[in-house]
Amino acid sequence: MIKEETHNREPDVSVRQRLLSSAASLFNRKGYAATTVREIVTEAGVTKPVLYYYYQNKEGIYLELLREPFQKFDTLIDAARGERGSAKQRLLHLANQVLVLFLENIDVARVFYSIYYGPPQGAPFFDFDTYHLKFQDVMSRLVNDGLQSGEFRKANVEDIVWAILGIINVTIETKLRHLEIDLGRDGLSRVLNLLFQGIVADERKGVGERE
Amino acid sequence: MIKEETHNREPDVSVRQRLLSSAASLFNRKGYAATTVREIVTEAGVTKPVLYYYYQNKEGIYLELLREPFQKFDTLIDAARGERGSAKQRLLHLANQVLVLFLENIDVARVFYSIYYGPPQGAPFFDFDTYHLKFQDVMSRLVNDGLQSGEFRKANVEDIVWAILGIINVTIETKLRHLEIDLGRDGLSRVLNLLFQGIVADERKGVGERE
DNA sequence: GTCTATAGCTTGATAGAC
DNA sequence: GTCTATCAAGCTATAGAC
Repeated sequence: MIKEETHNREPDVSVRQRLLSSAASLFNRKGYAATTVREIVTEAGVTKPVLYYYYQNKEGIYLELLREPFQKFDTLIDAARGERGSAKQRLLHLANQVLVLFLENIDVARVFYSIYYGPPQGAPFFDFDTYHLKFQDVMSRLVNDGLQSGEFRKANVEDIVWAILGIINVTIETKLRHLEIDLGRDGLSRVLNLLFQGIVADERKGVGERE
Repeated sequence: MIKEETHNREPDVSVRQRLLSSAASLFNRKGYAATTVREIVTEAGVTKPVLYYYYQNKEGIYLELLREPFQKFDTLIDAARGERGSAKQRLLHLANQVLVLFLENIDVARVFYSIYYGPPQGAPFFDFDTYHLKFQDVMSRLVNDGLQSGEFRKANVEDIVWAILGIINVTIETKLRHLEIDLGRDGLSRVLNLLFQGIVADERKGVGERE
């Protein structure tokens, strides 16, 4: 073998793990359908039967890949209900945590995006909707708290949730695009504060900063 | 032939057009990589050489598919600069037009989404970024007008653009998901107005409606 | 312009040895 | 657990007839 290649061959990392991270990288770069089993095993530095030994098939490795990040997402959502502070603080904190989780798993996030908002690509079913709806539900509760306490002005709960969700999503999307421009954690907070404070100058008070 | 199939066989529509709409439908349902040339021609009710006659190959039909909607997007952006009215009105109008364009081309929109924010799927390069940046640029100008005239309170122009973009995107995303819930044109306007007015109750004025 | 037929390749998956 | 060897099925693309 002249060409040992740069591939995934550290002996201390388990073969299982190598397969998983190679698959993650390839699904992230090429998409589920366009990635072949051959590419995954070559990049992991193993042969094909090894993949079929550890995972049932390409679908199996895909599902295993999504499992952990979405488990963490679920935990994070559950934890959000127990937080203390103002509704605004709690919403900012939750949004920030979700952003961090996505950024830490940006390759899985890209695959999720392309399949959830795009065509299924022949990938097996994964119940993204349940997580998404649960996330919206928790945000609705937080928003409702803010409305009950008078912290927020009277408005449609769901509309507020959509606005926050849109801002979280656009922050993630700046990272998914292959450009240098991205908002990051600070950007997310800034834009969310913009939403909380509003954009229109209020004639009943001077133009400028409020806080 | 027992089974004539439900396929695309209206004789009055040109073969070219049939191929294009079959491809649109399949890319939309399965994604670029997972769709085969065979499926496209079968659904269009023609044979394979016909596709290679009208379009160079699968890549050619894909590029042709994107051309028209993005041409329209471009036209729409250019037109936005000439509009009259307040900055807020012009932004609402532009956002609404963009949403309508996406909804009218929802199948192309889904393919765009999955490739722009997701992995390239083996699809040929299409310069989505240029359109996206041009859209952001026009919005920045409109926001700037609002800041100059004192219509908007002092804030970062780009942040305002991101907030608006996030709300437009989330509206489109509600349509892309395979759930019944979606915001629609009215929802988009409502949520954008929320952004303009802000969410937090201002202690310096009574809680409640402003307009 | 549209067909039938097929070349030439890549795919996911496994049998069987060690 | 991991290998070599292999397979059937499916793929894009085209040649050549009409």
